[in-house]
Amino acid sequence: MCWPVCSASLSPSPFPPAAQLMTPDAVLYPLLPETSADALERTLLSQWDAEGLFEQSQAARATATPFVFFEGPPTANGRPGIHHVFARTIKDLFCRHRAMQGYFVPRKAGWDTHGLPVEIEVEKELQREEAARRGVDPGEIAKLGGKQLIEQVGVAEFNRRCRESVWKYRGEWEKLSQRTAYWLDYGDPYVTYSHDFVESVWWALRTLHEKALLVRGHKILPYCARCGTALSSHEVAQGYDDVEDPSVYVALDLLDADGSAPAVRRRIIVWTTTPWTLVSNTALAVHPDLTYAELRKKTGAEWTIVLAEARVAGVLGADWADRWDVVGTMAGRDLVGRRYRRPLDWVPYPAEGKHEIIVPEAFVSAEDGSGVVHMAPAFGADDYAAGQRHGLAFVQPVNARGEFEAEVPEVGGVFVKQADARIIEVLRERDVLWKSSRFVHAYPHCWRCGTPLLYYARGGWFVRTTAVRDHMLSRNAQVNWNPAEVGAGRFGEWLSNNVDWAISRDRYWGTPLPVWVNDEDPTEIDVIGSYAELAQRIGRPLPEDFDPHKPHIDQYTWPAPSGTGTMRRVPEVIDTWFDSGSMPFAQWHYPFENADKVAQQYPADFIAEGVDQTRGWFYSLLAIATGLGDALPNNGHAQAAPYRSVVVNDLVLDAQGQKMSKSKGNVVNPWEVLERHGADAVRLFLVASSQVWVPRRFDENAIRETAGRFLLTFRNVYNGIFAQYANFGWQPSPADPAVAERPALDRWILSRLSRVEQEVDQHLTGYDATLAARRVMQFMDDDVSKWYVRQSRARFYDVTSADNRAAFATLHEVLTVACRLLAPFAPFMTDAVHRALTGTSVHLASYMRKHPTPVDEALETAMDAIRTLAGLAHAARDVADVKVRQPLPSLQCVVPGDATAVAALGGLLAAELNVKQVDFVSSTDALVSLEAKANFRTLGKKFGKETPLVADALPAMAPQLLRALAAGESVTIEVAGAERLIAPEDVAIIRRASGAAVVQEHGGFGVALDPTITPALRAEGVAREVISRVQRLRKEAQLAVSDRIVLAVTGDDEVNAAVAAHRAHIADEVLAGRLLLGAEVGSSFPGGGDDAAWTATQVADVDGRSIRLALTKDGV
RNA sequence: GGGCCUGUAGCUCAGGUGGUUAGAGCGCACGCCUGAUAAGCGUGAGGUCAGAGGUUCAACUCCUCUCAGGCCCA
Repeated sequence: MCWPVCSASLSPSPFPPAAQLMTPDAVLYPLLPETSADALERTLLSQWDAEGLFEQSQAARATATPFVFFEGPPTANGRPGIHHVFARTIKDLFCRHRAMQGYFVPRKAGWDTHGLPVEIEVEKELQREEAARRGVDPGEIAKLGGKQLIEQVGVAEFNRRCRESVWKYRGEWEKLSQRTAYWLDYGDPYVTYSHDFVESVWWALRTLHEKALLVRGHKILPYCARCGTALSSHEVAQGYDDVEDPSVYVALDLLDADGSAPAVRRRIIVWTTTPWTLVSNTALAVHPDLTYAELRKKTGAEWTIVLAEARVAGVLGADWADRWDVVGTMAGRDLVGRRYRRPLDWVPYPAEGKHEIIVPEAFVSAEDGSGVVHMAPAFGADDYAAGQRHGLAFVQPVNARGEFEAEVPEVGGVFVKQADARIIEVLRERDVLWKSSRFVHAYPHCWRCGTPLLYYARGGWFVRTTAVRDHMLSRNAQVNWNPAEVGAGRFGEWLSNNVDWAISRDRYWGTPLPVWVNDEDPTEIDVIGSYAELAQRIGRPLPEDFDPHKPHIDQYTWPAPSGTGTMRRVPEVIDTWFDSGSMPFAQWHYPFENADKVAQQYPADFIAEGVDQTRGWFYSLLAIATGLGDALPNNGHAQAAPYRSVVVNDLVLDAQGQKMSKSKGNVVNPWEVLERHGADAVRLFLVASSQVWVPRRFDENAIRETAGRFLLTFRNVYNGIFAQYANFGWQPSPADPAVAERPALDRWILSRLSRVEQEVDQHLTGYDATLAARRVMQFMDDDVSKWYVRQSRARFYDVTSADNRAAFATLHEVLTVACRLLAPFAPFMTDAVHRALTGTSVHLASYMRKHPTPVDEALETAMDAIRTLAGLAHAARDVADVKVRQPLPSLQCVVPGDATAVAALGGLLAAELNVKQVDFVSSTDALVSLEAKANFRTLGKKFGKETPLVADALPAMAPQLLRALAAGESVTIEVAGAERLIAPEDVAIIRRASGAAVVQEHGGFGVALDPTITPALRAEGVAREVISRVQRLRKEAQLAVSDRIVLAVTGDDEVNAAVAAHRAHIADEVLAGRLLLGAEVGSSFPGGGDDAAWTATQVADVDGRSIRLALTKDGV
């Protein structure tokens, strides 16, 4: 045995350059530095940066088939959080995998730069400044409402600040992306406010207009009074929040046809959750087919009440019959046309339109309320539609800030939602209130500022998505959604209930709506689709400093072609979702440039975002692409959506399963987490802990215990096993035996490797990152670390052993391929190890080998059996209470079925269990007894109801019948007085080991361990014990593994005899050039007088006997 | 109020088409190993598969209802 001196030398960066080819002289397997994951990753990052590794990886595949990825643009004026790390890990890992498969994966970055979030940020800034100027609290200023302040500083200045504000956190986004190895080309991002991007969006809007899909409309829209703008349905969808609202029943007097009060008072019960809209009440609606009941109080009251029969118990209480008599019933249609007196008369009715009348409406239900619905056509989609149908009056006493007009009594100037309390009071004073309570329900709020939304009738511009709904549905049906239910269920349902997309916004910082309207004839409309067209309209070139944003754009006007009036741009900007949904073409300034690029990179093969984007980006992409149709390449209506596959991730919750929010203070700072665990562990944890579309708890302890532990093992296999020993002289060479010539253990792990390689690739191709990650992790942990390395240790240690080359070549292959398989998940550790192994970056490697070792099914099955037997045998040793270091004579094994292939691997068992002999015994053997177990699958088919009877009879079968079944013959047994034919496939034959030995069994496998310890075996056990103690001592003395020693051993006679018998072996194992035993030690032995002569000494206790050991480094 | 998802060991999760004793990792307990060592490995305890009905020879699995949690929509 020899221990060549390790010649490894470390370069300043411990990792070889990405593309360096290994030369024979430079053979070295550098140990990974003993630093934190964070430090290791940062070292790699600067190396990647210096090498331009991302650029290299892109360039290497530039001409390959593209795999198109679209980056959903984040808004850069908020800090990135841990959920962004999650979403970006998913994007990155699939992109990396496809790149390693050989595709060219474009990774153009993008920024969403328009819209309310930006405006609000700047608004707050203005508020602070104004408050400072006036010396008041910023809250005071905020009450003014946003728009006044903006108009005060001027739109030009406001937009200038918005443009600046967008980039506030850009640096942090880029740094976090870089730190987590989310590879994105930030050198040439698309920016939604850029002139080019805006021009492409204009083109899209003009194209939609040409297709009659961009229209002016008037509708009830959700409106944020604070932001002063309407919201689209998908914005509303983001802002539902549970709130407590009033639940108010009023009792309104029914009148006679002439409008006078009837002789006997009759009151109709009406329910509302928005008392403030009662001010604008113009009608009541009933369902014509519903039955309504009229009741009188038993106490002899004069008056009666009317409400839906089905709601009587709900409104009056379950015991209503104790207090009320039903005096009559009527159909809803009988009430239609009746007059009533409205609850509040603060606002006079306009001259036009009917009021205080009962109308029939199909949407009225008896599910809740009273079956009578209060109608305020100015506030509510159903009300508005009913108002149109029945010619109802329109009462709108609320201004754009959501406050009642000043002249309204009692509540003038009050925000409507805040007026509820006062209104309820007045209702009570006027004896109109029937009952009032509060209830919690989900109500939409502005997704940015949190103000409750109001439903207002407003004018605006719409994309008529309802006209292309069917096309959206058929395109969506072709998308590969992960998980499928988001696409088919949630998104599909949303699409089928699609309403027109309200895209205009009464705001400032956004893509201006390129619609010019004649100020004297609103029907004369010109939608501009390019800057050239605008120049042509105004009859001169656009200036150098042209800016398509407000307010500059609004100066461009021209005489109306019709002869009278001037064409002026409408004041609105557009929904910023329209920007992001336009990115497939606008990022390339299509159709003004890059037609070839869009033809090549549209649609996307893959996108990934959070589930909150279902109504956001996923929708805007699809709606715009469907509307544009053939105007985009590869986008006829037979085509798919703008994305072929989507991976949807769910929320990241805190460790307790709570949603992270600033108010709860449980928001995780990604930087701190990355510093503690490293990006590899965080990425791996996020992906592997559960399917990405299930909400996951973010628990730092879990990161350490799962991903962290795994990465440590992975690193140990390389650092602790491979590098440590391969550095003593192994390098890949033709001298390595061919795979077929290697030991079964090597062939087995290579077979496993091929199988895992195939499966992981399939999982990733099918967008199942979780299964893929778990597969490789389990392989590395279970197969490589727990079994292959464990069984091969001696082969690595002993560099002169016969199959040492095979072991190194095999582990080298296993580690190299494992690095590649893991690279998409843990891009740092795998690159460090891959470089160390091969001298090249894993990120330039191919995911799959061209010529993998074929999978050897039989060998894998046999090895499984061996591992099961090893487990049982360890259990047997445990029972026999004999430690593994003590050799034992024999182990007998039983396996189900044919043992030949398993027996061929028996040597592994002998070594693992430290037994001299391993035998496989079969059913013919006296040591084995047989037992039959029912196979219910076949028995059930044959015997139906009698199955349990037959199954119960099987264990009692005669031994000769069992032998016959084992031999493959059918037999007949008698059960419940009838003969039953049992075929071999109806039973599983269990072979049980029997005899004096210690027996362990499980699932048809069994072992019998002979626990006899002969004197020779005991001596050998002692020798092994001595070796173990000496090794430990060497280590404690901090000797290098290759240091030679002088060793002294002494114990009682038996110990001395045992050491003498195994003297050469011991000396060889512990690298003792000289071994002094017993009396040979002389006076220099510890306790003998001269301890200083020895480097290390120890009195070891072995099974109650003391052994004295001393060693010193030789040749010093 | 409607739709969808989830509910399996203390925790995190697996459990084709119904089929023998429901699995794994972590944690815990006990032990092994000691040339991967602030590492490596084994064994064990721990579950009325949310609950109740139903279909079936047989239900974690299929059906119905209930409960709890989450998401989405109104």
